[in-house]
Amino acid sequence: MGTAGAASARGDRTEADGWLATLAATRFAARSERAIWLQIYDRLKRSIESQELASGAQLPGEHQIAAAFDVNRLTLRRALSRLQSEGYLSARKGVGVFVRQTPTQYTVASNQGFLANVDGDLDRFAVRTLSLSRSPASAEIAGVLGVGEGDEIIRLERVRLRDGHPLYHTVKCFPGRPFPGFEAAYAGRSSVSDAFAAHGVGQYERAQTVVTGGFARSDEAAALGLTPKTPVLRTRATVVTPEGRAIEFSLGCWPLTMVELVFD
Amino acid sequence: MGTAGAASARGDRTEADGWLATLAATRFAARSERAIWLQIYDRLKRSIESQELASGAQLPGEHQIAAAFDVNRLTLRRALSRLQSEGYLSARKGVGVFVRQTPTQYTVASNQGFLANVDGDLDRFAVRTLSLSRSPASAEIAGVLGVGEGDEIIRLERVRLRDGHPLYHTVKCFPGRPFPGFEAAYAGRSSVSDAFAAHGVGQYERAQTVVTGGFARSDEAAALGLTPKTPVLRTRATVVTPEGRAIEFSLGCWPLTMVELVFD
DNA sequence: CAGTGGTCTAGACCACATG
DNA sequence: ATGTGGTCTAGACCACTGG
Repeated sequence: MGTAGAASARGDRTEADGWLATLAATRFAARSERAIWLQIYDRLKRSIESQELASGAQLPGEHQIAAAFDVNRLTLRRALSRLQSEGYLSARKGVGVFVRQTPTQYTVASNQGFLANVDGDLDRFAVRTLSLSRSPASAEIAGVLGVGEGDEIIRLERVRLRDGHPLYHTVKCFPGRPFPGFEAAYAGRSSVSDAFAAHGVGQYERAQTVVTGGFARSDEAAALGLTPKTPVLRTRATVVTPEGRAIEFSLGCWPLTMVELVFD
Repeated sequence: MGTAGAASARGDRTEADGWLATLAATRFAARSERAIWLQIYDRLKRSIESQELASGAQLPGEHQIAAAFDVNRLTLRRALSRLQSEGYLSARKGVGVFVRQTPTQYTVASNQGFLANVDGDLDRFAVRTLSLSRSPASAEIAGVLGVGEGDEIIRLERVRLRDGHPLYHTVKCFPGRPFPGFEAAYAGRSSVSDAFAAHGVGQYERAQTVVTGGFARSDEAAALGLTPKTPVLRTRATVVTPEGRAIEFSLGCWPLTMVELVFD
């Protein structure tokens, strides 16, 4: 049934079950200072941070964990819920609960692209292009990019990965007219810089960056492997040429506790 | 008992009870697409945003609201919980649930102080000094301010208010040596600028600002009138003189959905 | 003291994803 | 068909706050 041995079909699960037995070995004090669900939260969090639970590993089922801790499932779920909102765990309905990447804080710079100062670790970062298409500009986008409403814009949606794990989600919009060969130039290395360079734009910088907080929409959550409605940090930036012409409008979405944004 | 009339002792409550009756008038579909707690969340949120529930108003008790909606209290609490994490509501144990200020987004600038560009609305903003004292510098603070570990620093804790409601919480540290008369100069208008000016420091600017996400500690929550553990946005900044001397290290804490930080 | 929000239990049914 | 996470109920006791 729900015993540790029965789950040995999955590699991760065998390990996780042993882990669970250890973690739940010491019971909770009946009338403790700290709420039970917070004590469970503490133990799980420590397990994740110490890599006892590896990135990507699946946890045993909620019923099983709750039974192991000898608490109600709702009590356990409070602990899981908080770990999700902090970006440690991610739950998929009908599938299971999984450990996200190690939430080491990652510092980005503001002026040039967010990856301008990673100092040789560039090969740890990859990008996955989710969509690239052209469509008419909405009023808001048109205003920011300085084009007419309804003019053609290029919309690029990507996920940036670090060590293979989603780091942040971004939607970029470019004016269509100045970049007729954007798609072809971008395709080679999935590089916006390349697409700019192919059209003679070699210099550019962030004109303004706005940081806000919010909660992940379902599409963002899916792209980042997050539970929907998880708190996130949003960036909104415009990129301009030295002459002051806007060539990019960028919307970023970062798991809340995953990043430090540095502005000099 | 729990009827609307019985609560008429409080001005807010009478109004809120009438509101509750109206809000709960239409029942929920049994097998709806959207979860019941999310439907309750929607209605409450709309009530707050439309000012039907004024800032500072106390909601009826959770038992009463749950009864009015004809749902279990736990279901209602899921709705309240989300509204708390979004900064709309604030709960105090043993007291009640209260409506926070209108969560209009507030834009701040980065370079000079956060209030440099409020454009004549300055009288809407006030500051409450929570503590002002001198103590030895920790290693971290000493490093940032360029003083020796254990050297005396000035620690200033404040809450910035907008229209009388807490907007953000800040802890500022200054080197003690260069500002012997800080307290006296600050006292007049609760102004750091005054304290600087009294010591001949007229020009200064933010050297670096770091933005991170996190969850409100209990002291921050208390200062901001937030529920503890609510997601927040944190700023960490250093202020330097034109000669590059660090004269301030500042830690800010903002309700997540309450602010836009603009960096030019 | 009475009322508040915070926690916890022992069930139950559901939608979903997978084999 | 099975197991998963998501939702919901009807209770209960607690700690805290205020009059």
